[in-house]
Amino acid sequence: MINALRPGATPLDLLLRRFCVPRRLRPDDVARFGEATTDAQSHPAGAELSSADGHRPGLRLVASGFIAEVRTMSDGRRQITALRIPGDLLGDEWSPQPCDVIALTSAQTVDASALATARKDPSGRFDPWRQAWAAAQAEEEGRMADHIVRLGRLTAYERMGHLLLELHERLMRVGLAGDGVFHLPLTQEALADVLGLSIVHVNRTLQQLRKDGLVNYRPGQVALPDPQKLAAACLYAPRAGVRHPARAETCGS
Amino acid sequence: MINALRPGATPLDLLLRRFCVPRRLRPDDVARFGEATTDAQSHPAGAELSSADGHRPGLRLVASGFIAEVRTMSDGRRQITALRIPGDLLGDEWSPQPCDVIALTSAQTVDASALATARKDPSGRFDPWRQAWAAAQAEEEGRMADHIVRLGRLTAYERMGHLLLELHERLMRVGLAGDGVFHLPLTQEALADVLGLSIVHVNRTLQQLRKDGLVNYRPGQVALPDPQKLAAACLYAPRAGVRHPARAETCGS
DNA sequence: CGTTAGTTTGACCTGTATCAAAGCAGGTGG
DNA sequence: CCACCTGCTTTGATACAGGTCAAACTAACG
Repeated sequence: MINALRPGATPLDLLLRRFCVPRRLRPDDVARFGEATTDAQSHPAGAELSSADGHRPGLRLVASGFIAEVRTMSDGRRQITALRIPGDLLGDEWSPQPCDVIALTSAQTVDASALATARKDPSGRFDPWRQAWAAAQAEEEGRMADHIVRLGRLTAYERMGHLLLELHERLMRVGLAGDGVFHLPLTQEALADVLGLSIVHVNRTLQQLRKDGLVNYRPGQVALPDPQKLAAACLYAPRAGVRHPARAETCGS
Repeated sequence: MINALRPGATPLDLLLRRFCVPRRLRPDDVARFGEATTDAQSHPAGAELSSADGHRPGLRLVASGFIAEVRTMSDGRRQITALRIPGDLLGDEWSPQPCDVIALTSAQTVDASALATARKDPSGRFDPWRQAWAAAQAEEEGRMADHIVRLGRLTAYERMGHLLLELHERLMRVGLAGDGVFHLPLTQEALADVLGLSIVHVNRTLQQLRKDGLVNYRPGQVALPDPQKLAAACLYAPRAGVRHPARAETCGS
């Protein structure tokens, strides 16, 4: 079970891995974050963490699970505008656009308001963190642009490969993916809502990718036998500035 | 000529209108911006202001014309990820994702690095401006999410109406649109690259909208006879926090 | 076991792309 | 002043990617 959060992977671990740019953060740089961990919360799959014009919790860190920022329209069409994975931040300070936030799988979050405070600290003590935040925001905006390109100009086939490569890259960084393999506990409906496709077509696209030997998908688990080749086929450009941890630990059951 | 920049509309005017949230800025709030206007630059239509991995100028303010942030892929497909209109900012500090920036029409920009500096000023003297910047960033992110929804879940017909409504709203704010009428000097190819459609289909979509009495398009000029009805047809939600100037001055030829 | 949520398959339809060519300016040079 | 570009828009004919509908299959779960 590659993707299960190892017992040892504390929120602080996640944070340091996730925000390792521009240079490695040290624990001190993140505002005695450990203490806030008391406010951990669990969310069952499907739970709404906050809604566009209702409840708006402060800054939180995803500790486990997949979470989506989603826009739903009057006639039921839905579009997921962003996927949040462990190590990502959630809340108005991080992504201020109006949308619903829902857990796609059962998930856990912990309070991270200390990080928002630290960022505003005038003393310069948290400059490394401020820098890391800014770099992460820049990356975020780049990923949104990627998403726009995906939806606007890529075929279904390319979109799917492109998304899987992005997720692999991001999961890799926080130690939740092995070499070309990762746990993807999303329904095909969720994938459809990310990619702007119908469920049926998502299914067929995955089969096509498998036939071409580029993606080995089965519900819950993805393998990318040849990421290079897939990237070429999907016009995927890995994001500069994303450094993978020296070694993604293998994980005990 | 509704959209021509009136002689009286200085960059400072634009700026105050554009960043009027959360409350009206006063000229002092924007860092003696007027002085920087010496570094005005003109860009012919089609000019590249900066490229993804090459030349990266500092923060600049669009004084006139339409400018696009665009991603081009190896096989020639292009996607415009953002449109910049007068009053908008340009450059790494504002939108840090890697992309080319090109002028869609002849355009003018002026240096605005003073604004980036002011934002970082620790003295609290520029807090109103800092606030305005943050609000504008939030709006920007919301617009990107809108764009994602447009491309992912709206039909060509809806996309077009949605985009025109957004542009109307934004142009209105900086005094470049009258009641439902504005100058739109974009080729249908540019529209196609924004909306993720083919040129031909853009053309047909515009005709359909005209037949339905929702949009009156002719090259260079757009009229929206019934914005309410159009918004309903395209699932457009006007953005909260965008206040139009008390009165968009009529403009002497 | 039956129920339920998710995946898979098949048949068919439609929105949008593609290709090709014809209008329609506005600008240049003879 | 006309003839000719050249860039943009418009139209028609045709092809295909992806959507929709409906039903069968699978597996987890009480």
